[in-house]
Amino acid sequence: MDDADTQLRPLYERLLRVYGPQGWWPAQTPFEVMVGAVLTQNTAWTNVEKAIARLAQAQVLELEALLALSPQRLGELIRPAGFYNIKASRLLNLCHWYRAQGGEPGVARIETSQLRQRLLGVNGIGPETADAILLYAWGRRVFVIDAYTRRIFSRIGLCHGESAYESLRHWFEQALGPDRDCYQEYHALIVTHAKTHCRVRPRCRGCPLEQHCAHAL
DNA sequence: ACCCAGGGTCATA
DNA sequence: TATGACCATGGG
Repeated sequence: MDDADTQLRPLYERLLRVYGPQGWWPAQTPFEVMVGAVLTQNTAWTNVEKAIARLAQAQVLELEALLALSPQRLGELIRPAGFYNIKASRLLNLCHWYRAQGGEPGVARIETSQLRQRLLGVNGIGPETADAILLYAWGRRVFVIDAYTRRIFSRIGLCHGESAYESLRHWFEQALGPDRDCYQEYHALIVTHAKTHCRVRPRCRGCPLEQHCAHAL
């Protein structure tokens, strides 16, 4: 494999042609992105949608309203998303931190790598959740790595699935250059593609990336 | 009756 | 630092 970096952009163009622009993140407000990013941890998005709908119904899809809830009450509202006890406290952790930073205008003044470090300091916010929030809620130039990304690109033979999160992230960011819109679309396309053609059980027939994928051989 | 989902933390060796 | 247990619901 000669220069795997040079294939990242062409693969992006191909996914974009096949699936079209995804327009991610699926949310109405930056705050809703933050909530969704926590709720979707190791959880099917369909379940997250139910939980979000219940929060909207209860009119607590907003910082202060959500902070006013007890962990127990928040837990029952987000129950469909699973892991609801731990996620309730993670959401409250994130919200307390966010308010202490001064909310949107507060975080807007913080430089990206600094902001990322502070986010990672919140209990329950790991690298993927932090980067999803940075990229989709606050528009920062950070590439999001998830299980799908590892699966797809290691299956194609462009990376090792067990590579550290940071090294994969830097690899993508360096190969693609500083392109916020591309980061947003690319990760969305990866998720869309994985859901339809790159399941855990490999079946790559009809896959748009078939000619690249080792499982198709 | 399994397996899987847009992770992360904590205890243990 | 590197595994493993744990968190929990809902769809295939």
